[in-house]
Amino acid sequence: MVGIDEVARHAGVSTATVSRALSGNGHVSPATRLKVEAAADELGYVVSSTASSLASGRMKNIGVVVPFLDRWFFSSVVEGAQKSLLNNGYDLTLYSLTGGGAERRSVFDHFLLRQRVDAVIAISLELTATEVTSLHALGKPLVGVGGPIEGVRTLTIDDVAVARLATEHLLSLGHTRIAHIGGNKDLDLDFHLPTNRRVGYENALDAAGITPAAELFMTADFTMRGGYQAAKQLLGNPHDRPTAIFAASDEMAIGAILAAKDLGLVVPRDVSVIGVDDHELADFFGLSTIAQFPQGQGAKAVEILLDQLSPGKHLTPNLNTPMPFELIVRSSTAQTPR
Amino acid sequence: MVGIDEVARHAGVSTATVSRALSGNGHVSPATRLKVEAAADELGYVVSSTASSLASGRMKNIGVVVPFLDRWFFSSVVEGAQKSLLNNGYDLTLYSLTGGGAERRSVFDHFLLRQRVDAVIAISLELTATEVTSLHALGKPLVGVGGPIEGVRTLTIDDVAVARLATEHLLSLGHTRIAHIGGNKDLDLDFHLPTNRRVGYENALDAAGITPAAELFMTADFTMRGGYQAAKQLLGNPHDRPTAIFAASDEMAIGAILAAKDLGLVVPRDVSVIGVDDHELADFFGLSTIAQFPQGQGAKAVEILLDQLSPGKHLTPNLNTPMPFELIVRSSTAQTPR
DNA sequence: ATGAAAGCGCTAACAA
DNA sequence: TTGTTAGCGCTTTCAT
Repeated sequence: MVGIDEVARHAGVSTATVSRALSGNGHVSPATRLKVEAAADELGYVVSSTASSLASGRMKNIGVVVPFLDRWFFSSVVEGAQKSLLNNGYDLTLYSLTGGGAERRSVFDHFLLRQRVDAVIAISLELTATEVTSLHALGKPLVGVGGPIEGVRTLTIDDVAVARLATEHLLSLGHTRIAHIGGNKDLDLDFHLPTNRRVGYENALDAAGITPAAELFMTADFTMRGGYQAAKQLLGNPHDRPTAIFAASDEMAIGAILAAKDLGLVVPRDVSVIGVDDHELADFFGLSTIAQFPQGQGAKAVEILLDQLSPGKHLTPNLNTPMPFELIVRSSTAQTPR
Repeated sequence: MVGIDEVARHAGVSTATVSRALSGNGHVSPATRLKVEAAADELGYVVSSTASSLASGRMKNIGVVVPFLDRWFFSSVVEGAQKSLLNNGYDLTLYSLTGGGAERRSVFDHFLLRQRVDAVIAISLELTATEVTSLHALGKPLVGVGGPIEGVRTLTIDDVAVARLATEHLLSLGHTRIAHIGGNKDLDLDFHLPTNRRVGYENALDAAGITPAAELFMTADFTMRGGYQAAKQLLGNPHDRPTAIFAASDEMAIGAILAAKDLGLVVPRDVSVIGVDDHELADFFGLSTIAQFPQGQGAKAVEILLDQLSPGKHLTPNLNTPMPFELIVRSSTAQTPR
């Protein structure tokens, strides 16, 4: 392993100059900078991140905590964050909490505290006050993605507005019997997302002078199977079945499309379906949806954090940053049959 | 941040003893170990990983490189590795190469070399000789998952055997016109997987005295849409259409099931379908498949690496470790109609 | 079994 | 603009 002093000797300067030239901190004349870079290149020198971190207190590494990794939303956010970090010379250390309680405690009590990360991104995780406090005590910036955390800067789409938009799209097509497949409330990783989306749905109906019917609301677990079962229930009713379904996630919406097919109904002729996410499968199924952009959310989280880490810059600490969303109309929604 | 000397003072011992007691290296009397642990607990002491790494040369961190993250196989392997690492006190630093060439170079030339990881796991990545060499030059153990890499320890299922098993399952049900949807060869991240699976398919047919028909072989891109299109082509043929399809991945197999439905065919009455993976959606679609266990592959990769890192133990360097697979029969395969 | 002390390889005052 | 040098917080010989 070639070290900094070897580069210094090679370039005929001091180690301090090498450090300055390569890191960009401090002033170095263009001429010497070139000399140093050449020497470093030639020797294949790469700074030892441990030594650099120990001396400077900066890790150039940020921790990302997710409840699971094998879900489209989470892995997409992580991917967005990763890309952005790479461009900034940062590493991403991943903590996936699949194991449950014990693992979670070990991550928060131990892993995140050992001076290995400069900041942390928590994805769709409802952090306890203790967890937030211990992170803040270390002076580690923290941002949440996908749900508001008490006293923490977070990025999330406006779930109420998203649901309202989806419902309004259906209303504008003439639908009046619009069902909603929401999430069960005990999905603790999803905050009040299920509730908020239901509220948006009801708001839109109210505004159109329609009273939300209890029998048109079903809950499921955000999976395709859950959506399928709920939709079968909804559409199997021989009388007064809904002409449109708004599902709180694309996976559930796809399940609903499949359920409709199995019941001999044609989408969108007999029933319109809209979801939320713009999941990777949405296009294949022709699903209309409200797109959110998880990769962009990951990238934005990184941007905020790096900004917070750069000295001097102290952003307005507005606690919730709304993220963009967008209606995408495909072939699963159409005018109501007259 | 409370440091090691504070703990030492608190416990009435030297910093060296604290280090030994907490790390498990070197001999410490049970009594003092207890004292030290108590003091550390009380003060909420956590070793500074940077200082520890700098002094010891061990990072307790391993790098995982993936081509993408938002695919079931990759995220599952990562999740398996993560879990296993956490239990061993290791961190996982993730590099996702989505960006292409530039990103890839930056990861291999820079990120992986800065003494931050003890070893690396490459998932479904065909590493160049240069990449392998530079990693080996640093003495960093390397294991590949999901495809053989020249001169590198790898974990993979026996693709030929997997394909043979899937095909034999269909043969045993009486099918003789069995189609295969394979991968296009230019998916460079997939090694010879497409070819190997095709070979296994043909082997099985040959053994049954059936000549593989060229018109029963289609390629696709491992996605649901690709499988759908290929299957429409295969099943749309009014004469002599296949009675069974073996797809090289579950996503393609699910696409095939949907295509069959759209053509008015009933699975498995009119056509049987089998895939490979045991994807999270396989169960919902009732898909028979050859399961591979990506989480287990991730865990196994970690096990090998940690073993390699522990002093003394030098495993047999058998270059390819075959991973388990298993036929799972659901409702998409049945006896051929007589 | 424990302690003293010399680094690990770099960064950041401080000086020049 | 550049060099000198004192740490960063731990681990690990080498003594004892």
